[in-house]
Amino acid sequence: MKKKLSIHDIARELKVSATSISFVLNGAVAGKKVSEPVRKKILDYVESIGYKPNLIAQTLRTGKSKIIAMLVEDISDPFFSSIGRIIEDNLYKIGYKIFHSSTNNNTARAKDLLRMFRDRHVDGYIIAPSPGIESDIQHLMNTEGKPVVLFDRFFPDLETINVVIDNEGGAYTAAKHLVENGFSNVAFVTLHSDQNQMSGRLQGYMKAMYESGRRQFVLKLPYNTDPKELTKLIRSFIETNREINAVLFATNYLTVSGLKAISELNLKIPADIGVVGFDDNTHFALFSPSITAVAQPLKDIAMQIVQQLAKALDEQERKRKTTILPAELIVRESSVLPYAIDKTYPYLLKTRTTNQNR
Amino acid sequence: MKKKLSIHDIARELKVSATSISFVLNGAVAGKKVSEPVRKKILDYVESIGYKPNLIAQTLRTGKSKIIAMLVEDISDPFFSSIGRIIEDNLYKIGYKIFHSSTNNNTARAKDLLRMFRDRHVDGYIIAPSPGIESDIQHLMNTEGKPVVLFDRFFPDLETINVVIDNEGGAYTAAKHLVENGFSNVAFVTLHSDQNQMSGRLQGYMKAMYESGRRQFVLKLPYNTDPKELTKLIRSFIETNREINAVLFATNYLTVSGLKAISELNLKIPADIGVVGFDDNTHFALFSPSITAVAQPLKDIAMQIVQQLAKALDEQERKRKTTILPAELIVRESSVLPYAIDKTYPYLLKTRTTNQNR
DNA sequence: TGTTCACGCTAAACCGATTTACTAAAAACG
DNA sequence: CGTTTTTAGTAAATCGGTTTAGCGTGAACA
Repeated sequence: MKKKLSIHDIARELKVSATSISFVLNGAVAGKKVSEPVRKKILDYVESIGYKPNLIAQTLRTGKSKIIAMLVEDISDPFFSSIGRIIEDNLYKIGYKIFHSSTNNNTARAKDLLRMFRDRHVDGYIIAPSPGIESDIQHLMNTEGKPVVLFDRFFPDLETINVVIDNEGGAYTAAKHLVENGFSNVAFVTLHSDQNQMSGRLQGYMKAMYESGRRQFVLKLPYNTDPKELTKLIRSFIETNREINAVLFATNYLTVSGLKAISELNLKIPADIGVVGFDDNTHFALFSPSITAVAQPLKDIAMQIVQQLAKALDEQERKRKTTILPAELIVRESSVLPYAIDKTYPYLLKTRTTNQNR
Repeated sequence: MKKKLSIHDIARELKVSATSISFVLNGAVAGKKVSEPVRKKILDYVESIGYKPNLIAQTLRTGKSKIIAMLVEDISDPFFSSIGRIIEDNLYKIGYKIFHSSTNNNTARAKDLLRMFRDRHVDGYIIAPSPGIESDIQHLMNTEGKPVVLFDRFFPDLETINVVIDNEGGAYTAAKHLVENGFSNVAFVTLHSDQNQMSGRLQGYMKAMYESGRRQFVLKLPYNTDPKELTKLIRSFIETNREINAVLFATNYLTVSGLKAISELNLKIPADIGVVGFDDNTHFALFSPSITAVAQPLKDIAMQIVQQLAKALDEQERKRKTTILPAELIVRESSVLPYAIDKTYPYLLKTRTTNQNR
């Protein structure tokens, strides 16, 4: 367990000062030059023993860590982990490492992690903020002056850089699509949440229903509920409201729980009930029937985050900026009635109550 | 952007020495006591201004960071991210933060990350090692003396703590199950890899085939191949070997690509072809038909990792130890022929070549 | 009463880099 | 040739903690 050598060890060995070594390694500060022979001697030696400066000491002195913190709700959610991976790859290319952690929707934990990140002197933050940490983020920016990029949702009152998708438009298109494909009573299953991505999706749904003159069926489920419970709640919602013949789910995992509920009810998709999910999933295409979804442009989101952050790290002053990316509806089998394809026979369309057998 | 205050600022303010503060905050070192009044004064003040020591300085001086590094292939793989999350939750409880990153099967990147972790003075490592980093891990232990827990796979030559599942047993059970359910020609689709979890699975399959006196069909796919390409390769493998009437996939994502291939070939599961996946997936139960899988006990794996690591962090000397957890076969529709349930009519079983229409 | 010891506390060294401030020597200038 | 400027290099301060070594003072002991 031999000890790593420090810049001073090298200085002693080479009979030069630590200062010179530091200058050489950091590409000589303007005006402070090192002669070519000394420079070469140092470089060669450093190379030969594979010396790398101690990052902790470097961070302590400079206050910069070349680390970006990423904070999401749940790293095992494919939406977050996919974006996380793309971001990681790209920040890596410009010399930043990324440090990610998940809050599990626990405000205390989020605060704690944020504090830890700050203590570790991370250079910037990428956050899908959970409710309740608005003030911490505010504090982060004021006290530390570090750039913060929020994604998936944001706090309108904060001067952060935000990257989100057009939630309202996405939900609107999806709901409209269901109506146009002959589903007369489209329900919206969402979370009881006032985060703005959720309210946007709800808005989109309501707008579509309003424009089409259809009744609204909205189920708001509690946060932090386990999948089994969600399935039960969705199931009883569908049972209670027999008129419903299509459902738009507001998130990834609601769709999954919803599909389970539908399968328990022995309803056939799309014949008995149409389905569209918000957030696509690698597996939706493989389900039978395949599931129509509002796909978020993961790659674009990630790239925007990286780009905006990189820019903010360079510039001194940060200005608020919100980038809204389009969502895309990927139509698959679950939202298209086979006999509805011929739009000339709309009278063939029926509500589930009339044709299901249960 | 007011500056955070340091221990020296407090010392000046309170007219005590920084040493005393440090002693109080770190629970007075044996013999070096601080009188009760002073102690209280310090504690009260620290509390009132919410002072927290600078972790960077602390790490620089002590060499301990209270951070555990976690390195996996791909953080967006549900297997890794689920385990990661459980580990994160539990290490958090005992005062450690976790810092995870993915290697993307890139050896150079793995080495780089390992070096960065070391430079950041992490206290321990949790690694699903990719091939080629054996020497780096070796070096890590020798030079740093930090505890290392490998999981999912390990290097038999290294003195690490290992947590793995019974890959051979899992694959054996799965293959046997297919044979017993009337699938006469079971293929094994795996990766061209000599990592030991993979060779274990292959062993299990071969053993089952050997014991049942069946022919072996093995497809070894290259590493780091994109899903579309994988689908193509699996498809042509199934097309070429028409006798195959069941497939055991060696990993999560191979199963997904395989299902796509099977769907493209218009083969019905399980009538034309039986399917079992290694690694379960939240969505497999929702596919239609639902997919039989060898489930790894995610929670147990994570808990074992946490426990063993916690123990190693306490003790000074680490001893090698390999924990093998059982895998469980979760039988669903994809591996059970409807008409094969009545085992008394085994002659009804047929190979795909005789009944498919393509 | 003089010596020892324990207690309570602190000055200073240290971790390993960066950066400021300064010096000696060489070069440029008048 | 004397003075100023530039150049090459280094000593020392700094970041913010922890830890070692040591210093008075009062209590215990002989």
